[in-house]
Amino acid sequence: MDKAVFIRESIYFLHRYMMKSLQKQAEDHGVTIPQARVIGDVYAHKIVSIKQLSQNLKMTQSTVSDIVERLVSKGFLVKTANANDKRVVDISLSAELAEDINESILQIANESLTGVLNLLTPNQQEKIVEGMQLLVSAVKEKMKAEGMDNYQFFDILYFSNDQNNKNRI
Amino acid sequence: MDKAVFIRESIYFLHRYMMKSLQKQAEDHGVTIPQARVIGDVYAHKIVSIKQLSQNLKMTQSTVSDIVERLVSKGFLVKTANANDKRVVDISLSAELAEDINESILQIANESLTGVLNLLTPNQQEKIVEGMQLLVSAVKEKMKAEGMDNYQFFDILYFSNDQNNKNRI
DNA sequence: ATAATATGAATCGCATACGATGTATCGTAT
DNA sequence: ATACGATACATCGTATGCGATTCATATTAT
Repeated sequence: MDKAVFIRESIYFLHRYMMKSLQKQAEDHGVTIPQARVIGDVYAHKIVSIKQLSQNLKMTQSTVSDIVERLVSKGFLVKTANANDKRVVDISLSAELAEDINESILQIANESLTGVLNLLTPNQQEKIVEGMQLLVSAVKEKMKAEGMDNYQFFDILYFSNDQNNKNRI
Repeated sequence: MDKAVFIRESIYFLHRYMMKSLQKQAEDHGVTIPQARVIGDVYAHKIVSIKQLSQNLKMTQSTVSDIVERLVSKGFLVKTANANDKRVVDISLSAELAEDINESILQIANESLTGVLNLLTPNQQEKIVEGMQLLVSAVKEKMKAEGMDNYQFFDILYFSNDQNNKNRI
């Protein structure tokens, strides 16, 4: 079978598995995966802007805006106008959520894949990581060659320069 | 960095790259990637039902139904009632599309990733494939363990038993 | 033969996801 | 001081993607 086909289908498959499996866990908390990711990032930074969230989570500003809006209406997040720059909206956890912020809600995103990796030997895990690194590097190279404008897009996987980012989902 | 985190983010990244990059190519033909996938499968089978498409492309029946509907309204596909079973809808290429069905529209999905792989040595490509196989196998095992009901879901990457499936996008 | 059940598809509601556009605000150049 | 461009965000339109429900048609059981 063609390698490209296999790889493409694999990525499709893995992505779908992640979304599906993680969602099943997340819905116990009444949130979706993207919502959990946003909450995790807000939790890690205490206060963030839409712009920052967009960069941290590698989603467009409009998508983040939508998700935040739903989380606000659910009472999980709070929006306040930024004093220094009225264009900016400060996003933080709501009082209730901040109180009993559940560690589980923050780790939803990793549990499932960790379980998968536990089925494999460290050696096999290493192979997967290596292959993944090769592919990601090649894709980045291709993107650069094609002049894919979104430079922020490149930052993914590097967790940027932000040290507070460790708790990010 | 945690392996699980790296892998999860990588899959996210790769999936996004595929969708974004492929879409750029596809929109020259006035279709999206999922639409191209549907057209490819219809092209390969000449006549298919929603159910079959759903199984071949690993999307839910409702999603396929929506996409087919858009392609019909664009004049790319045609729906006809099945004679043997009135519940079934036969889907085929429209006359115009069938005439000048562009090979390019069928290969949209692979071009991009092929370009990426060309940046790598055969040896590196093999590593990626191996790692991917390991991960996919592990995920399938996990799914089985968790009793993820969708058995059809498992078939992905196997291209089923259908020999006509070779041209599938 | 009729009732109960199963199946194929359409539809609805919701949640991403993105580009394009509009609006308010900020900085800066003139 | 004003005008212009840049920035941050919201909003709209469109396209997935999925589960739940509905509807018509088949199939099966009684």
